[in-house]
Amino acid sequence: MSEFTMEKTYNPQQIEGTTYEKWESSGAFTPKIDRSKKPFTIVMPPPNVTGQLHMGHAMDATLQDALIRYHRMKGDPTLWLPGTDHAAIATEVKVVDKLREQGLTKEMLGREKFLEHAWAWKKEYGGRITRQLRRMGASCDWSRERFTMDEGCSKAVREVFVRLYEKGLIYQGNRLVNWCPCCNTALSDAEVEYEEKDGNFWHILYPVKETGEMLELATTRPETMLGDTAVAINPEDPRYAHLHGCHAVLPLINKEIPIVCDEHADMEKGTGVVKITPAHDPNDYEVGLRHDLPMVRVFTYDGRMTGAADKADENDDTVLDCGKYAGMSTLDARKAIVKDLTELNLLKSIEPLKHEVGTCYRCHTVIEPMISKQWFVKMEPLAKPAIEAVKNGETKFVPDRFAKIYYNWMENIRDWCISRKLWWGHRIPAWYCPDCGKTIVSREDPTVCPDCGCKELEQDEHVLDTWFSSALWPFSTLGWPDNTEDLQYFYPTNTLVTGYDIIFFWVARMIFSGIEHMGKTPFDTVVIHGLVRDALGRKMSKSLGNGVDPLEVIDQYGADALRFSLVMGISAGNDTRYSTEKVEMARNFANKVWNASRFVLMNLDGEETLDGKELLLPDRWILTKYNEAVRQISKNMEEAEFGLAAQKIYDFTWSEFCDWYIELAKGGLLGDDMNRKAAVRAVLQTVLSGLLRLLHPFMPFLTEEVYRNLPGKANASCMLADWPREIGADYPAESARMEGIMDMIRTIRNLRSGMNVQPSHKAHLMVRPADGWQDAFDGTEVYFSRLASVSQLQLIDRDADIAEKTVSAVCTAGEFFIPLGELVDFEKERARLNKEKKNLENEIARAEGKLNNPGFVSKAPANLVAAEKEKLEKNKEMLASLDARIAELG
RNA sequence: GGGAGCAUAGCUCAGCUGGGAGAGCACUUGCCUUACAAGCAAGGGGUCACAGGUUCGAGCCCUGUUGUUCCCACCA
Repeated sequence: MSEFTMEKTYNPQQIEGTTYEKWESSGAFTPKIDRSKKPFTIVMPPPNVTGQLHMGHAMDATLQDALIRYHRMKGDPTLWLPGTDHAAIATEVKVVDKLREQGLTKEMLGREKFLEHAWAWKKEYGGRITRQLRRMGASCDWSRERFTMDEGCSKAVREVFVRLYEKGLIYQGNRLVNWCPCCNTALSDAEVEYEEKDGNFWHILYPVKETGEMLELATTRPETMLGDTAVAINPEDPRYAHLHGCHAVLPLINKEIPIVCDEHADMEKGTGVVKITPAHDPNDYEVGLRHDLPMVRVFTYDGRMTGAADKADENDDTVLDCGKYAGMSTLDARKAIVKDLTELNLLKSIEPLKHEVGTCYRCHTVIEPMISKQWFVKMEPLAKPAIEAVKNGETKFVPDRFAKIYYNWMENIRDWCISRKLWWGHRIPAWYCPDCGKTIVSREDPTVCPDCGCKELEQDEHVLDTWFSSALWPFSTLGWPDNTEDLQYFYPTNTLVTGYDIIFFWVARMIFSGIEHMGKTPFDTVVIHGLVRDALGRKMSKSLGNGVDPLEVIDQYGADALRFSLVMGISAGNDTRYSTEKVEMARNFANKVWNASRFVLMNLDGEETLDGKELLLPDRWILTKYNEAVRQISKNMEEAEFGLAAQKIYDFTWSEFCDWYIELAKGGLLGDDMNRKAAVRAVLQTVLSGLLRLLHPFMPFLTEEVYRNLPGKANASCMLADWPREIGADYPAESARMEGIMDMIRTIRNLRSGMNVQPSHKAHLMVRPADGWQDAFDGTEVYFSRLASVSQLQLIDRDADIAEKTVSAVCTAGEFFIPLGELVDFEKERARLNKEKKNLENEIARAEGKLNNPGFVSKAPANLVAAEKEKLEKNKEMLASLDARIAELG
């Protein structure tokens, strides 16, 4: 017996911390670059340094770590590259909030001082995140940890910006952009979220100068009317043919604006007349371009009506002095304008409606489209090869339906607005010469204007969209633009694991960036998982207060339990719900594994292998089941079917190894036959070792702890052990035999339970084996004894008389009789047997129906037809036995 | 307006290329059986949303319907 002792209950807290430290300090997370082997690489989606990790991160990390551990065990040089993202706008908002609590504003501090605060924030939260990942058991290579604003990533950002600028793919332009008046910055299209809001159609009347008639038009944003520079009608619209070339008079400011003919005006909608505000509406902007209309801005960038002070100079006609409305918030201006229109009798009606309104993805303030000078990436040339890469399979989405979403976005993509009016981020490497107005974009900070020699160059105030740097993550983290050994060896990476919510923001942009700058798509597989929701199916969020802190769960249940609960039963791309019940299920499973291990270890006496051992039915059965588990779980891991892999290891461990094999093994372990004992020990040890390794990707801490306590493994690590392979060949015939015996055991238990026979009441078992099953019962008495409370197993002949009162049943392996004397209620027994008979008859009818169907016999696979025939014969045989038994009972 | 997902046991969800419906939790009954009560054994519980179709055979494939969630889209 081993001297090894284990607590009766698994206690994760005791081992998780030290285990992780051991792993990390051993250097095993850092791959050895071996050019003869193909590496397996994952770059971690860098969590934002805005705060701490939530359940979504926990699942993301679990899936990646499972894949990484699987590949590491397979012997691949495995790199999981961790890091964090500066999250420009999101972090800046947080820092500003924090400063506000101290009574400070950005402006009070100035750029330099503000950035010091932001870096302090990054240090605190970045550190917290990496600690959390360690608690999760994430086996990433911390020696390669990166941050999107570290020196290397910043160099990559600069290089990309300059390259794209030089290729003409980055340009600066005065264009209509999505503007968040609260964050006071431009946003990309992807950063706008549409929300349904209650609003109104205000039907307004505009007088026509030439005819004096009133044109009715509708708007959801009356405050934009001051910026109208035209009214559009459809050129084909007969109702307004007479107005071609005429003008409308803009109420309130009595400004004359042209009536233009444009397809944008839909004759079917409303009155067919549309007001055109090119500076504040995307459609109107297009109309404005087509008709060369003035673009007059009426909102300030912080969401107020413009006034004289907002003009660059007196002659600036791109900004309107809104007069009495100047300085009002847009909302106040709306009220005032509606009121004024009403008084002028120019407001015909108000029609309530619900409509989708664009809001900022960070602060959910309503977006105002604004004309603004910003930097853009020209997308079409970049999108084309990125679409191609997915179409031709260089990068594959799992599940593949997400490829469709990707195409849809990429094929309709518009230029990407990359400048943000923020301080926290990569400052745009563009300088302006105040003297000659030249724009200089360069890899090195310029000091002199190359055109005029001016030395007072001013750098662009904007920073880049945070996704600009994350787009480069798969290669910037490996050393690009330098041609490092890492870059050569690990790029392109293999699998990207992320949620479907950032396919546009991130995945798509990494793909086109990788192709553009590295010439190769950054990963071969994109595994998309769903979101973790709360127990009621709601998104976890701060405002709902329904978020669950992964660390608290780990403290209470252990990291393995949390990990397993997030993986078991999930399916690719679908959302999952977090619930305490699931964590408890996983915790219970961990405890089960712990105790099974405890049992095995208590019964081992040194290392024992299968070599030369005589294997009996249960041994051959469990080894066959084990092989099946190895095959299936390996396949599931290859195909990123983590939910199925977890389910299989759970079922194999619990229902097959614990519930059956360990129980079957006890007889041998406690018996006197030393050979048998050695064989059982060998099987127990072999299978336990294998299942620990199969489970390791999901429950790394527990498996590591148990594994190193296996005989001969004192200095071994489960994390570095070989991924299991099948052991020898399967034993299908012996497995079928074993399952016949198991079926009989179950049937006996069932009978006893139905009659409320106490387990302590041992009973005599008489078995009349079915044809060909005589040998199957050799040496099985101990199993019946332990698992079915049988005192003695007696094989009887077909014609033997059963004198006593017995209960009986017919199984595949044969018919059995248990004398239970006065415990037997013959009425009940007869009823039960008749019910059995009915079932068998139904079975027979079903099989006959199938076999009498010529279509089935001729078209179904031969093995299925044969199996069906065999079942039919077996059932007929069993029915005959049953009939005889019923006749005996009279 | 376009697209996608989901609809299976009381609840939460699995179900691989179509070949007799599964798990966890909950429920009922009996067990401290020398690994585990975070456990063991037994049990009840499903017209696989609905209607058609393909097929020898459909939870699975096709068409449509309903409900639900999500994504995309410039509806004034």
